[in-house]
Amino acid sequence: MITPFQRKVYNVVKKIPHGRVSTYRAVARAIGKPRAARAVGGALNKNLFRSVPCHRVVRSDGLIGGYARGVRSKIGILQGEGVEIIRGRVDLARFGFLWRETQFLK
DNA sequence: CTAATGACCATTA
DNA sequence: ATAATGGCCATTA
Repeated sequence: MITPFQRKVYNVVKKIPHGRVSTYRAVARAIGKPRAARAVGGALNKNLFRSVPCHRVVRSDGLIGGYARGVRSKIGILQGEGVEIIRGRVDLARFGFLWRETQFLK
């Protein structure tokens, strides 16, 4: 079953362009639930739709985060899309889509 | 109903 | 830099 919360999450993630990434935190904000980053991860964990590129969602600090089919796979797909991953981290200032708010001050 | 579970996050040591 | 901690919240048992 697909919950209303999942539907909102998927509708946002669907908009992340090829070769860019967003964050769990940013997606949470985008659906009006700024503190639900963890729940967003839970929703993406159950994603089945191929139209929802959940591999393009990473942690708010740029670390890769998890992936249902293995983090190795997630990394490979992202690199295949041209996203650079340095020491297990992506530079959100370069590849981030819809993420602005907190982390760019660090 | 309550309790446990994470593809998370910020803070602290 | 890493590790532990407490908080967060939708979902599931």
